[in-house]
Amino acid sequence: MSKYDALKIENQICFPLYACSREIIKQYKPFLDEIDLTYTQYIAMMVLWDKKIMNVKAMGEILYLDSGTLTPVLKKLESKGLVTRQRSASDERNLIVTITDMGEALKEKAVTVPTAIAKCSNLEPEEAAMLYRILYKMLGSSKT
Amino acid sequence: MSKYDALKIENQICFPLYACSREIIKQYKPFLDEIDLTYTQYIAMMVLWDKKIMNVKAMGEILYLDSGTLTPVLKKLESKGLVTRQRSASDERNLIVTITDMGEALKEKAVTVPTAIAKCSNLEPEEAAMLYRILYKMLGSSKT
DNA sequence: CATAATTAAATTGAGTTCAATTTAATTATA
DNA sequence: TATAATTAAATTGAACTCAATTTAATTATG
Repeated sequence: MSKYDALKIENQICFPLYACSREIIKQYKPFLDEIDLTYTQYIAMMVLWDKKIMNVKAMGEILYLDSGTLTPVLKKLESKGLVTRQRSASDERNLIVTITDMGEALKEKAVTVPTAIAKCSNLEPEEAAMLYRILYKMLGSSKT
Repeated sequence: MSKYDALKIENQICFPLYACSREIIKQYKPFLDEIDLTYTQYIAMMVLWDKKIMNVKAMGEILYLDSGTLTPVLKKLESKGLVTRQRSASDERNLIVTITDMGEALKEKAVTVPTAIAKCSNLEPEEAAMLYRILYKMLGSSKT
């Protein structure tokens, strides 16, 4: 027991969070490769599969990402033909992202991903539920 | 209830993990700025504050990072005078990273960081303990 | 022993992330 | 209404992450 114990990697809560998130994203890779999306592109598409239309700011609030990250991701999705990007007529500061038919079609393939990933997890349902609850509690209090 | 529900962002377990980890790393920033370390440099230093000497491979196993990430990080720490990097005499494939006196000295300043961060968390101790347990369970089963 | 296989770091390239700044549009106010 | 303040995206630059490849050293095998 030393005054430096708090500095040990095994006593951090952030470290396993960070490592775990990267490890799971790695598990997604083979499945996302099949639909030619990166993880960030995938979660951006998730929002659009659900909402169809959304501006960058609103998307950023949902995904906890700013325009510095989202702009290149959305341009990439546009170049793949999955979304369109256009300024709002009523307020040209806003960029409106809309899913295309090709983007909608990709949803049919993507729907198999969550099932495949679920099989990789070794958590009990109660553990997953607990984890989910705790993470959203943390996220809720970090909202800017 | 649709067959696409599994594709909704609010039904993912990976997403809050990923968002949470980035949000917490953001919280570290002001404290790490004071000791001129990034988060990745900080966790690398954590290993060395504890072990003093370690090769890149062993460090990578602890941190779940490969040489592609660690090499530039360690070169940066070397340029700051916090570590030295030298090939092992007994097996020149191995690069041995050793903490310097300056690196050791930084530990005195760094020791205030975990305390400062702990104050930012809104989790109950039991929640933090549960989170820790679940995350290491997940990490344990993703070990390659 | 010579060659093949393996191993550890480093390198490369694509993509992500974020802080800080810039640009352009809109809203508020003197 | 002109100017100031605010807002939304985009841009820039530094750093991280990872897959894939390369280089060099070591170990295993024919």
